[in-house]
Amino acid sequence: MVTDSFYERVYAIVREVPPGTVVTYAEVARRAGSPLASRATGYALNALAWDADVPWWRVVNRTGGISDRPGVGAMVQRERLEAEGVVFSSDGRLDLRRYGWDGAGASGFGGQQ
DNA sequence: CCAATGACCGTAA
DNA sequence: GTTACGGCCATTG
Repeated sequence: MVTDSFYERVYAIVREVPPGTVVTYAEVARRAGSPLASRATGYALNALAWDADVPWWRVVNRTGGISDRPGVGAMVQRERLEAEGVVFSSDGRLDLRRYGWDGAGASGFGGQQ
């Protein structure tokens, strides 16, 4: 720890992500200060532990799906998100338009579905 | 310091 | 709609 750097910044952001909401790596990187550091963002989460104090499972790629990660398995993340109230599409993807944390929030409408 | 890696993103064909 | 390629960032060896 103590890694006072992009790392902690990403953790702080992910930690601020409310339940039932997901954010893309690009979004986190954007909030971290580097909109193009999406790669480094994944690297930071990679250093995280499955039981870290950071809801890394709320972080997904731009496709709204779960990236292929070593070890654990995307399957675990899907269950975690479902437990948060997130619903996946038949393609295994979720609507960033609705669950996307950019404040979007679910304004309630929009409707698609 | 230089080289390589990585849970990615964006654009093009 | 999918597939392919390049680029950019930060961390580690």
